[in-house]
Amino acid sequence: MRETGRSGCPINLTLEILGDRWSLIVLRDIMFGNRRHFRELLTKSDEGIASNILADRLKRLVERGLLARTDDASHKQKGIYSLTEMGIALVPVFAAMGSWGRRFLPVTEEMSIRAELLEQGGAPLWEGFMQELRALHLGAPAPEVSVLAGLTAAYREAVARREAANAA
Amino acid sequence: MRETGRSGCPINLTLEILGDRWSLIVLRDIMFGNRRHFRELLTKSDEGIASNILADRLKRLVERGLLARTDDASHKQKGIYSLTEMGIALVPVFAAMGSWGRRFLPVTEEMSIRAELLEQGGAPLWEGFMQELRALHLGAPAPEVSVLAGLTAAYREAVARREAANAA
DNA sequence: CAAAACCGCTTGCGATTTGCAAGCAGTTGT
DNA sequence: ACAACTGCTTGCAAATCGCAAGCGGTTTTG
Repeated sequence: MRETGRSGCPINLTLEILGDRWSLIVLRDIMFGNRRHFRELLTKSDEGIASNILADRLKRLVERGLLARTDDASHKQKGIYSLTEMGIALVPVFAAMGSWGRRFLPVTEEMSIRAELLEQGGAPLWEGFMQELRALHLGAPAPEVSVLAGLTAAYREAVARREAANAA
Repeated sequence: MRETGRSGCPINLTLEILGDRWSLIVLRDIMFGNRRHFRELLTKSDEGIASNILADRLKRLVERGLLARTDDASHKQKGIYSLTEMGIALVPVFAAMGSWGRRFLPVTEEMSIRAELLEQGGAPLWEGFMQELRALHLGAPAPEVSVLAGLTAAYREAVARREAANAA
């Protein structure tokens, strides 16, 4: 029945896939930062992931079904990493973790503005975001309003505000 | 500003505390299994945590503020581990992870019945559960209905059903 | 009241994982 | 032609994990 797992508990099985320091970071960057290539994920990571670990996590996430890798037609070496429905369905998990982190941990304002919007928007916003991710990653029809654009704009505004304040 | 952390992102900071294979398992057993002593957590763990890892995780979770440790008046060696508000506030995270795991991973019925009820009940049920946890762990006044009793009863029924089916 | 069971937790140790730096073969832009 | 860039690998030291055994002390049992 169970191959190598520890138990059939949903929390445990989720941890066996996502319970490490990097997997959710990679998924976060793909989901919220729309980073689709290896180098993008490697160099634009705020946390500075190492290349061997990134390679390993991408491979694992593809094997486990959260990501899909396709070739980039415009560049023979590039691969494109896309979220699957399984990956897209993590939006509520990110929202819950973001809310919790924002409340209890020393987050910076610019890094938590998206979590704040996700929390305020609630389930309807998450659903819109997931629809948009299906458009971006799975070729589904695009929704009318872009949640991601709103999140990204708010983030950039927060960065600009901080830089203006630092310059003053 | 930031001492040893990697970034001020709420997701990252959450992962720096909970991003391993065991921390959430321990919290889950305390929260849903009402296990309050070291030995209870050690021997009743479905996943079979090792004693040194359990000791380390308990220490870390106390240091980070998710658990509190008090002496057991009835037994000079026993400590009692209690959830803090920070730990109790993880209920929505567990609910989101449980829903996701239940949908995409090979969970067993008896181990996922609680996740199913938590999903069906939604935010109002989570709030009731958190109130109950505040009563159990923080000495707050107990709510009228016990969510935990409902979850536990459903779990036991599922176990009994499986055992009856196996015996047949 | 002595033996047995139980208490939280530690120690030793081999296996695995992590994190860092360097590098590689192939592709692309200049 | 050449430099820059592509995804990804390798070597290696350090940290962590997972298992088994055990420790001093407390409580229960016969």
